[in-house]
Amino acid sequence: MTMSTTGGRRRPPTIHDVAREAGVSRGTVSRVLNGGHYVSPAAQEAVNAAIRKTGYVVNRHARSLITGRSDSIGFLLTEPQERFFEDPNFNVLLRGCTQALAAHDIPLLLMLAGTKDERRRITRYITAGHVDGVLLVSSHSGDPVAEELRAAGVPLVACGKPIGLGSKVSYVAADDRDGARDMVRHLLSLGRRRIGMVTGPQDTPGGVERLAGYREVLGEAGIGVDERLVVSGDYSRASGEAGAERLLELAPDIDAVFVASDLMAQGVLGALHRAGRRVPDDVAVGGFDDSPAATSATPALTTIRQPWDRISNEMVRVLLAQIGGEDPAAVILPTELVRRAST
Amino acid sequence: MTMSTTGGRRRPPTIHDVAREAGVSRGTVSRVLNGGHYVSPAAQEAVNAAIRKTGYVVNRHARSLITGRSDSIGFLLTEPQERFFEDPNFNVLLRGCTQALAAHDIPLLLMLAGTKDERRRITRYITAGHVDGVLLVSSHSGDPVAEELRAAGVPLVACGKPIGLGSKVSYVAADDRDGARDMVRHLLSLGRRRIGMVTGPQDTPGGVERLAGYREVLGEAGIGVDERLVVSGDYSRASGEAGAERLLELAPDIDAVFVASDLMAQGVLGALHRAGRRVPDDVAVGGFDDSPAATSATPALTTIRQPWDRISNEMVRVLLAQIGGEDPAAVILPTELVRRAST
DNA sequence: CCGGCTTCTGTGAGCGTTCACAGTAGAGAA
DNA sequence: TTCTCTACTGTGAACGCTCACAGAAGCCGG
Repeated sequence: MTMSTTGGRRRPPTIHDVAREAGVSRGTVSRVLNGGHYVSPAAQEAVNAAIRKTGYVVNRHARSLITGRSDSIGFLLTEPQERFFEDPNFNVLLRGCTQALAAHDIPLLLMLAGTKDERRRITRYITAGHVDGVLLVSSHSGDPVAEELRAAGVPLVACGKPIGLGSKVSYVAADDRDGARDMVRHLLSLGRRRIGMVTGPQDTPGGVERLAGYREVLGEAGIGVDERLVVSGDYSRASGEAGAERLLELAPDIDAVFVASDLMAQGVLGALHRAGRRVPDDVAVGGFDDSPAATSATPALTTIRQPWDRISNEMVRVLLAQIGGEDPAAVILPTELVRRAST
Repeated sequence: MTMSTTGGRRRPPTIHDVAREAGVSRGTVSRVLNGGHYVSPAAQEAVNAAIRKTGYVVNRHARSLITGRSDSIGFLLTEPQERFFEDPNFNVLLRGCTQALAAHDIPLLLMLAGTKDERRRITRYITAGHVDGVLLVSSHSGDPVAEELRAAGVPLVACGKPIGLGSKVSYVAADDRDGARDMVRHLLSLGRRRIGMVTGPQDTPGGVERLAGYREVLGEAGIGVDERLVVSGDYSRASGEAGAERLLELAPDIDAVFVASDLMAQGVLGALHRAGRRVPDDVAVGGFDDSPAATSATPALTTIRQPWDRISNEMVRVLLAQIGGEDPAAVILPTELVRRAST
């Protein structure tokens, strides 16, 4: 099997070729390429025809060299990669960002900062100006990479409210607190009064906010929070199982559980089932995320849907605006209660 | 909140600054940067010190402009994105490729060719030389994007044997056929003789190979294939459920089912449960993929594990070799039987 | 002492683009 | 007419790097 791998590749046409073909100068072609201001319709047309004929595609390296922009952006995931890569919502986010950027003809560079080495390399890469901005997924508090990027003045948009970064960094987040409030109100409206909670990790904004919403609503309802009804989890299925077991032990009279993630809620359902509690008759269960786990659970989970498609679109919009010189912005998007069989 | 977003960004040092700092010429710095041949130890040391001192990072755009290489590679997903993004193995693959490339200091560009527009744009982008090579995930047969890239001479490595692309494209795949053979042999060794199969889609290499392995082993064992025992699925949970129902209808006496994916196997387990068949006592069930679904199923699934981490590493290795001028290569990696409670 | 080899170094050119500037033509105002 | 303004176009310079080449220095064999 002898096949030259570089065989088919010719040197692509340059702006010069297009200019010659169209009978104009490089400058005019460049102007057509970048918005077409101050170009006569005739020249415009000739250039476009020449571009089509030659199959010209702009050389982004040459452009970047002079403009200083790279016209590409980084999608940066720091810290616990496993948690995210297993999270279906992360996939929706990654996909949404890629497509939103593609609409602007901007490529997305995937950057995973797992090891220390990777973190250093990626920080260098970004601060050297090889991307124009960064979409950041880092639920963790006090992320050193993020802090360094912020200090270097790199346009940055986080997914979820960053805990450690001061207020000067843009972020887009679902309204976790309000979603939690909706769910707890829903459980109250069903007549439940002994509502337990399995929380998410308290070093993540989502974990904090969901718990806060739970507390708020119970406070407002005049019921108050029984601290024995609050057990902590880490978003994993196993921690949901353990949480439910503790809950049943500490407070056997619970009639509802608000679980901070669907995956944990699956574990809760399992534990309740083994304990002989019927869902939702004895205990109603509410999740969070509307992940595939929610529909495949038995019974199907009532949950809170986060608008991940909108989140990714907003992240890209805010980042591009910021690269364009606008101020950092915070965007909070509403969630939606999805009622299924578990409540 | 008035904060200049570009405030902190200074013009980064150039090769010229490093040269001046080190008291040598640009050429010498460049030589140090690219392997350091024909450079005196003294100069070598002076340049490295200057690089550290100035914090110099090479400008990849300027380099690419002259070398013609982009030093970046594309990770291209064509066709049905939903199927893949929900597939945990896809995530492992994406992550593995990103990290393997990072070790070579090569960024990965994520490219999703969903719509016709995206396909055209991406094809242009790639053939214009903006990436040096492409890691391709496209189980579909006769992929037009892949065909175009191949024709344009773009270095290409597919994940899984591409069906429509002739033999001249590199690929890395798990040994689907051998994995299927292992599973069926395992079921035979348990004394099962009426072994049904729920296949994967027959326009994907995996689907074809797994069915072939099933047929081979039953043939070799002198049992032969009862065509009523073979029903087709599309890797979805629902199709597994439907497949099991048909199987029970056509051949109530089955004592085992080989299911071409874990997700489908979950559906099969559900259907068997509803039909009152005990697993594995009445019917043994074998899956494929070793996805999270396998462990969370009840009973936990015996399945075939594909070496996704090795696959991603090999894809990158083969692609870089091909970019370096080597011939296309095919790599087949062994699978592993993971025995759990369902057999 | 010369010529040739090896090892090392500096220099100019050029990659393909954008940008600033100079310049042209035509229209309208004085 | 002449001057100014607008709309448009072409030209060199620059972006930061690599590459080819020329040349210097040291060493060896003749």
